[in-house]
Amino acid sequence: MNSDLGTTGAGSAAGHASAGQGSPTDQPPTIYDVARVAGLSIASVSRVLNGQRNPRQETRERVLRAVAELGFVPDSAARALSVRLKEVVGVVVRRPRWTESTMFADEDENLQFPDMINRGMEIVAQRHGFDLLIRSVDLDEPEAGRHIFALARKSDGLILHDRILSPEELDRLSRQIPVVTLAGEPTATTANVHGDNEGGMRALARHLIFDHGYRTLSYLAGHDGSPDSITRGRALADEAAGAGVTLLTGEEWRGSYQAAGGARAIERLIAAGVSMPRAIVCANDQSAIGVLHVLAQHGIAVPGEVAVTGFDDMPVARHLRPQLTSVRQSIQDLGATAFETVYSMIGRGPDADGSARGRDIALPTRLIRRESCGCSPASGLGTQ
Amino acid sequence: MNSDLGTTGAGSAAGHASAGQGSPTDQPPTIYDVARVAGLSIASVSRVLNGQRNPRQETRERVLRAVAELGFVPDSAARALSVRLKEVVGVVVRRPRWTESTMFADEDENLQFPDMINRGMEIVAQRHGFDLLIRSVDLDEPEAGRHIFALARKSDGLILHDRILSPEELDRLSRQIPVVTLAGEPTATTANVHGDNEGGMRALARHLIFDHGYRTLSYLAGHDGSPDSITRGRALADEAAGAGVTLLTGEEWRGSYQAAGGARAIERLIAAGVSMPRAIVCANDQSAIGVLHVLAQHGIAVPGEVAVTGFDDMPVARHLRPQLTSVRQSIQDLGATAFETVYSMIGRGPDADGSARGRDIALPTRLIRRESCGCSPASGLGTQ
DNA sequence: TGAAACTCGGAAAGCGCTTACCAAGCAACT
DNA sequence: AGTTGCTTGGTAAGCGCTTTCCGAGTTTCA
Repeated sequence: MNSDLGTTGAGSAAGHASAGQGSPTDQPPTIYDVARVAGLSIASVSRVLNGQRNPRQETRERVLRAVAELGFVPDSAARALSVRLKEVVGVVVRRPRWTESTMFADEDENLQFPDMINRGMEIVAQRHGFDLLIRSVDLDEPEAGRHIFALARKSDGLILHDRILSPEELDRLSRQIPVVTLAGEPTATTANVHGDNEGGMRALARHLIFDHGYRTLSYLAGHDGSPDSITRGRALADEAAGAGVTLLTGEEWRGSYQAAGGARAIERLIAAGVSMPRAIVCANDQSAIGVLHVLAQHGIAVPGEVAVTGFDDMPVARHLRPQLTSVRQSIQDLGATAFETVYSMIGRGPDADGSARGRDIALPTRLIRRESCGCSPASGLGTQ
Repeated sequence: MNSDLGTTGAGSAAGHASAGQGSPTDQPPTIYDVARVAGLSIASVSRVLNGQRNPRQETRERVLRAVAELGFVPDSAARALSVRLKEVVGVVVRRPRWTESTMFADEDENLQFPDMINRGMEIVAQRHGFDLLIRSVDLDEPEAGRHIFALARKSDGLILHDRILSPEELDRLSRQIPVVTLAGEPTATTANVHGDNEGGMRALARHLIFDHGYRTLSYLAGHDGSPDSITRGRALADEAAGAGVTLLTGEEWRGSYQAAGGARAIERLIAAGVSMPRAIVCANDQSAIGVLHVLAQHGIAVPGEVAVTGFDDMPVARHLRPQLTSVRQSIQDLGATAFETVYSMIGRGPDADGSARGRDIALPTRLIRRESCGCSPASGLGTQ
């Protein structure tokens, strides 16, 4: 078909492309349609649209008029193929196991944190004309690696929320395409963005130990092997040791970053007759929510008998009773910075000088004192 | 360059593509690399990979071996251009105005609902090998329409969370590409997916009126012109009228679907000396959170003096004090269904018979009684 | 008035894939 | 052995863009 015209490109079958109501489905107009309407070649159209070699005024106007009339928008696949830029960044989130959420929500509440980070990315991405291609992967899934490589081929860069790939896979991936990790550690070919866990946790620990005078603490960890959780735990342990304060820790104090995980851990400890420390420091706010619940169920007063703290300062933290003391990270900034970082690595060629590869970027954190640590109820709501 | 070979396609400069550690940055291997390694033509490679015309056993093996060795994954842009399928669905979320969140979170908490819907989409999308391209748009932005059309050209279909486009734009868009709306109304060329607002609200209203015997209610609406909010309000009004119960409504009872909006509205009413109805029915859970806060601040007992209800039954609803009575929609199902719907419209050609165009799909809702309506505290936590 | 220096559109190659279409190889038939 | 019919791999066109390269037209200056 359509061998009627000798040109290379297609003749774009959408004859009636002009705005109005044609058939129930119109093909989107192509650059050929625009060229035809404007009475010019597709090269001229492209040049006007991409601001190359500034074309004559009249040419420009004819093109612009035709574009407006047809509502032409270039097809991204064709453009991507040609300029080797998709204007898309892939984002990989770790999907929690469904089995986890039994006593808490059926619909999981555990993705708030990554979602907020993504929001931060998205906003700055837009300023650069980029979009985010989001994919969640199940850790157990054997094909996880392949999925991520597939995503990589749909994107110009990748942001990984969690440690999912093996070091070898990560290495191979990151030399094909810019990769930024969140809450991991940078490698020679990747950059990493994270909140200042250490500083935040130290501030929190000192507050509990010196301002409140608590002498027994515990650390309710996040899921296994999470670098964030480890760093936080280490900082806490260090402060505790320095002050000669007892810190309970270990397998029975392991949560999952989720409310259910925190609840389960405390439930077991209580059932086992373990007496609670004066303060429970949770690896994140979600865990603290679970802890708060179980404590309330057992009639244990917070912060009267046991103080509880979170980490992240999610919006929900101030809506709890008691309001949750936490360490704030600017979650959106985390995302924004992660995006800016991949972005800077993108056109920037392979191993160009300005590259962010191998860099570890820390964002500031801040202690937010509320009621659950034993501070007096702050004035009003939402106080920081 | 590389005019050395007479073939049409490129010679793919990535000479050293083989796995190991080459330069710090390798070009991802192309199908030409695979063909070379396998000693076959790119056509054969493609056929093996796409299961066409089942090739000979030996050919298949050689290709597969080469693919594995190189870690080849086809470039999506090239593939998309060729098969006219990007395997991407665009999702448009309405970004709330920043100015809104003053007394509540700086980091907005208002996106939980759309984020959970997106999660639902994402999971089923993956089963079809699709990814979601997510973009939030600011309602005030004059260019909003253009942004959406641009997104459309990066996708095979679109899911719109909110009414953002003018009817004309929506019409033009939806005849170029499959469009599904959430919480809107279907048009001749789009499908719509929504929760059964009417049924849910009627159940809630009857519970408040007949089970609890409340005789004055109010409806704290969502943002202006939201079809969901309107439908819910109408159902409530209808039930109230039928039972001869007073329903307060109107401009001063308008919220914004956000905690801050609900709080502000109630704050103003109290300041104006308006006495509260026996029960405040909020358009969604977020609004109810704001209402709960302001009521608590003013020492008004919930549900003792005033009952409060939400809608959506977000996970956070059961973590409030008192636990929030709400109407549950399976949020993830909303997303999953929306995706399945666009998906069914995608390759399905223009106006093919099986098309979902014009259809309005309603998902069931269920009343969840907790404390805030005046029911006795349910057993334990997380009870439904 | 003729040559040199520019300006500006068009033709065409190429981005990495898929997929007709073709031709070679081979088995099986008359 | 000569043809038919099938299988299978290669050739090349084409997807919708961008961009290099050319050549025709216009200006500038001797």
